[in-house]
Amino acid sequence: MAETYSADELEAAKGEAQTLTARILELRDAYYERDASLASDEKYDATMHRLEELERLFPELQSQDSPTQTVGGRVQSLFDPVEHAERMLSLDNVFSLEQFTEWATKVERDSGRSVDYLCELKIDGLAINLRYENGVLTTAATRGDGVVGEDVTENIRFVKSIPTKLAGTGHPPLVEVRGEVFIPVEAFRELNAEQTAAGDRIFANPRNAASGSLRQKAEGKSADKLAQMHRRLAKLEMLVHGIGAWANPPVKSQSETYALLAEWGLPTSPYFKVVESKQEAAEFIEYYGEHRGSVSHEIDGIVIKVDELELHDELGATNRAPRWAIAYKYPPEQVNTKLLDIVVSVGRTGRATPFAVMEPVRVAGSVVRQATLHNQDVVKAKGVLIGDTVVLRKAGDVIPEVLGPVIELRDGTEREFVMPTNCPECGTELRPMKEGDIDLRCPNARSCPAQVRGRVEHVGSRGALDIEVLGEVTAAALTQPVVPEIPPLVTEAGLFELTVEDLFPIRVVVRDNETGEVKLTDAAGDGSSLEASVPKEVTPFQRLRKKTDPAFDPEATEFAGDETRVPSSNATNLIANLEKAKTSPLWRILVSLSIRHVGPVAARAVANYFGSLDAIRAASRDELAAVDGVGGIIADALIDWFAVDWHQEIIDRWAAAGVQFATPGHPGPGAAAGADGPLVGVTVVATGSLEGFTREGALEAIIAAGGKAASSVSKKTDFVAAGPGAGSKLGKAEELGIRILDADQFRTLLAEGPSAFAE
DNA sequence: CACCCTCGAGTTCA
DNA sequence: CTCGAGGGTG
Repeated sequence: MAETYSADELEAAKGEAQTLTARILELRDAYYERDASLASDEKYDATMHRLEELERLFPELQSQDSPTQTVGGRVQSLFDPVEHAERMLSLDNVFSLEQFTEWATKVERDSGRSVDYLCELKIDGLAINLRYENGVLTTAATRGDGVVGEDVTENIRFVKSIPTKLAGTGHPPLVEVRGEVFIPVEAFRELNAEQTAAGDRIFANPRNAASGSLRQKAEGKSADKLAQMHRRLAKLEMLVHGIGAWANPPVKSQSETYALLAEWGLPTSPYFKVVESKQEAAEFIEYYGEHRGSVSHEIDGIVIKVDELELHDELGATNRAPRWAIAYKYPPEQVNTKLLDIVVSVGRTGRATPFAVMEPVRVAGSVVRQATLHNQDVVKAKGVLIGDTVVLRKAGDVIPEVLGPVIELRDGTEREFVMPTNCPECGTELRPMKEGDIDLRCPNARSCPAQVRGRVEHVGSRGALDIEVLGEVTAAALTQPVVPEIPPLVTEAGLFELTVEDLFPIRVVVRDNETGEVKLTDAAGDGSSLEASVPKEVTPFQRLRKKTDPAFDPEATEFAGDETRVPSSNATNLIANLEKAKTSPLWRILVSLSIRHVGPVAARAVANYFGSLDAIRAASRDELAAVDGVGGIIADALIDWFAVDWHQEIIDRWAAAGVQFATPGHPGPGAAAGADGPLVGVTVVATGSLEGFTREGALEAIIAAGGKAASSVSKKTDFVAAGPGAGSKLGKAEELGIRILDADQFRTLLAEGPSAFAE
């Protein structure tokens, strides 16, 4: 997939987006303000859709004043209009250091001398204009369209950092101070917690929260609601970054302006820096690109201004933005996209999980089309409707997460998600496992295709028997009838009875990339329709071979000219790997049985203690619960599992096929001989890629040395072995002051024990 | 009753 | 890798 794009493509897209934006605004203006239609509705819609598409492909191009983010003509408002004394311009954007350098080079050429730049953080908030007359705050207004904004004076008085009277003396009769109102990240979290508690909708991001809070109306509110509104306003903060409407200010540079604003008691940002070259400005941009998280408010970029005010006049402005300043925008961590549908999938445990299907969109470096919504309560809590424009981000830069809807962009066609009452795959009525459970499950564990498929896939997974070839697609292929004469596996019971001949009729496995749905097709059937729907051919169990080749059975195959089909390496490998898996350690066999609550850790404990499946089955609840790491619940889960007849069938058929259900040489039930080795009593967490170890290998090595291999870092962790690519666990370890080892030190630890690192 | 841990699921990348 | 849910332990 060509998911990356060059600076040139971005540049071209930016140009097109600007043209489209101008056109849309022109059409809107004509339509809403002058009651004249310059183009058909279809033309307008097409223009709009093209812009939306561009913004999806190039999230960098999105901005809050894009026509895709506003409705109708002027922003509809409950607030009185206020005309700014001096027009509030917006800033032009650049999206790469290259573009920034280009801009700076031009500025320096036009200035004809060296230029100092003032660099500051671009706050993701709401632009506000404060008008002070003789030092007294008279109005506060949003930017609006730059000429006329909304009067939010009453609400702004609750923002503590904004003085109603300027400090000092000698204030001009009229001055406008420009700045950004925002909500700090921490306060944003609190606010959303309160909104949830009060049953109100949560805000998708800090900017929406700031905007929403500032635009509340006091009228008609109960005392309770009024107090809540004031609390919300009190969370807002403001930082000022400029002056408008002041004929002859007594300062010569932007940085001196900031000093003056600070003297007047106005809040200025602590983060700005004056630099002497565009190279240093670029360094500032790079620095905060990496340290975005360390700032108390959200930043979506950097603003670079020419420091000297005289140059501002010389350089002037276009009709929408000054030439002496530019905004460098970081690639967004959040983007908007359309929620096309909410679909429910059923996992191997029968749990029904709704997930969002979205218009594919690029976010934090990859294209996302799906994101889990966990369960129906989460769907409700997020307040998303099918058809909504939603805010999407990557949690921890990896996992796609839907934050919430952009309510302003609703057009009334959205519909609520209704959790299905029946399993989407087998139709059985869904129900909670026990009273009070939020999760709904499909009770048809035995024959629900989704669950059978999931369990078969699980058998092959790394944590279980680690069978190569047996992945998601193969599991689907094996559990669905492709050719009517050959029944599918039905359950995992028949897995180890498979032969190459059984696999053979399964010709092609395709996955529909649009829906993610796995479909199976007989290649000899209708190959053309496959190509038409652009499916991907994966895991074919056969390949073409010349008729002259001795390695085929003419009875079992079909001919196509002088070629015939023979089993592929996938087919033979799968059978060979299944064969190998039959002698896996007992704990892996246990994991592969999909017993509730029995994962690798619990399985190891039980397998070590009892040594055979027979011994486990014969054990009483108390005996099971006596095993370290096993309690009543897991003991019950084991006993319940053995009591099901078709589970018994799995064991019988696997055993008949040669699966080993006992650890050779195990003395029988009893506390395992106290583990031996240099790491007894030591807990180690391995993270990142440790040279010379696989992920599994590192865990095995820890256990083999008698240590405990934990999966997350906590106070109890003694060592963290971290290689390149270690993520949050490394940070956690540093925070807790836990000794961190590299691959070589890890080897030493395994060989010599913790004393090698005694402090 | 905290707190820590494991389980299970979804997701995307090379 | 991360989250929520829920089990186990001190």
